[in-house]
Amino acid sequence: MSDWNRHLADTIAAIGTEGFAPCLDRACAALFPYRISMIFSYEGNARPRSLWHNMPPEVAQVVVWDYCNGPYLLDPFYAETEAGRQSGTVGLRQLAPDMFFHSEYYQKHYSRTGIRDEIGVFAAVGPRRVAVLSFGRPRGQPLFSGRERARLADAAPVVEALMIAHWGDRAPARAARAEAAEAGSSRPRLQMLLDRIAMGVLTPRETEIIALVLRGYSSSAIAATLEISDETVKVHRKNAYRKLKISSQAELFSLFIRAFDPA
Amino acid sequence: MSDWNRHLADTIAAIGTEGFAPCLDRACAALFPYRISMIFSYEGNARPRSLWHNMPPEVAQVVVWDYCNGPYLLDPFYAETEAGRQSGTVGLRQLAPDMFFHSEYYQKHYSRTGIRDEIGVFAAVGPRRVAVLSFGRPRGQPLFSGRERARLADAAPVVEALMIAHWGDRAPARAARAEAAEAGSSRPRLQMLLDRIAMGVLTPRETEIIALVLRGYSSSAIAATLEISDETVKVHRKNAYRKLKISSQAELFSLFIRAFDPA
DNA sequence: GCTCCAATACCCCCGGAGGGGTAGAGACCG
DNA sequence: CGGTCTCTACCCCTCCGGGGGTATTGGAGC
Repeated sequence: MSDWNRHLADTIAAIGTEGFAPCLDRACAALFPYRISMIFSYEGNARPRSLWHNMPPEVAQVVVWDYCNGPYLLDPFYAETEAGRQSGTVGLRQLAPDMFFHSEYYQKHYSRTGIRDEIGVFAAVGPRRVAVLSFGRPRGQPLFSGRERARLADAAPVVEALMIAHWGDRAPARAARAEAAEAGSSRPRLQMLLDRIAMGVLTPRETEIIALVLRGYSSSAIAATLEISDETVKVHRKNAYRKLKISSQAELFSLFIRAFDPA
Repeated sequence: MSDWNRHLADTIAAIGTEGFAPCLDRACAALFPYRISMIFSYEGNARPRSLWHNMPPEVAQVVVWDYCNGPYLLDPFYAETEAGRQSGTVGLRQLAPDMFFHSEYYQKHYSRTGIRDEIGVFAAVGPRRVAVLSFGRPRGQPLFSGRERARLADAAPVVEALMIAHWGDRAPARAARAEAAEAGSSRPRLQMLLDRIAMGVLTPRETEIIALVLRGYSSSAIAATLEISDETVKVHRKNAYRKLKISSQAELFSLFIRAFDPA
């Protein structure tokens, strides 16, 4: 664990400097192995902002750009921030609905990174801003074990404090300056996007069900969530597909992304 | 049809100039409605080169860049050039295997463009170079009808001649100059990529089947293609998945893309 | 020779998606 | 009041993917 402490010291020293994120990354690498790490900041309806990541530029250009332009709305981690989480740590496997790993979102967003499991640390870097540092482990490597999740949970308070110190609204002036640029203009979120797709076509219930389909819920999981019958879900789904002139989840996802783009 | 002829005249006048492609686009627009048009040039193992497209830059950055970086290997139009086609016109619906529209490739590459049907014109712009001009029609609009395909087939010889005149190896010097830049270094193609994935793990037959799975063939379509039993295909598929430590087509596609990237 | 493996083919199971019906209860509106 | 719409729930069906077996053939190599 001396690695952890040594890198921690470096990281603290780097607060407010450009070297902060890499230092934090090195420190966390001492906790458990991972391939990908990234930090996004979420604030209300605004698109997420990438604060950092350890991916090569060619890959990041697509993965990060892509993610921030719509798909993030379907991200379980984003949903968790919307649900009010501001701290602590949680694993993708704990957040994701049953069919998430078969969802179009998962396939699209994760296929380039190859991430198979992910675990995130949440930090309240502002009154309405939450930053999420997440670690990804690719196919071929094991899922994050309970032990590893516990280790991260243990370290999470420190990591959170560091992130808040560096990216928090009360950050040193030198960092605050870099932040100030983009104000985060109000942007459509999931519901508004869905409304645009549904506009004048789908019933409220259908829209609700479609939203869950997009996020990787199976029909039976939706039924459990809404406390209605599996069959009813299938009916709504069927009717919605017919009204939208589509015939698969893939097309639904496509509609969703295209509804976001022209925004 | 006077529109067609008028624009044709403009296009001919624009041969060898920067205005050529837009003129050609306007001319073709007189044949039938479409939303998206693009021209790629394929040469042996090299990545395709985008000669033109009518998409807004933000979209194109992702769609075109993405396409040229691996997925093109799974494109039925690309496969058609590999199969030796150098002229004429053909529709996506005529080329695509049965489960193509459920394939990961289709979902990934087409979801951003929203293309539901596509039709292409092939032109031999060089001894080993084939350019494909294709028109895409999005969801909500009808598929290309037999009548429309016939109309394009009718116009195809003219379009081909124009493309060859402009982009052909015997093109005017001013155009040739722009071409010369990138020589098209020899690149891995589908088989080499698959070999890398399969390396020392999969049997030849398994590799063969995986290749078809990636291109959107269902198990039964593969069986029909290889003239073996459906059940045998399922066995090979099952064994290959186990060896690759994956459990779905989505993961297979992900493996494939990742195998391409580090190249 | 024998053994190992690839390729073939069949059996079983399950779950999920998608699409076809029918039907009742309640709300809302002309 | 009657009609229309929404939501609920059930029935039926097919197709497909994924995973569990077993068995036969034939060839390549020890």
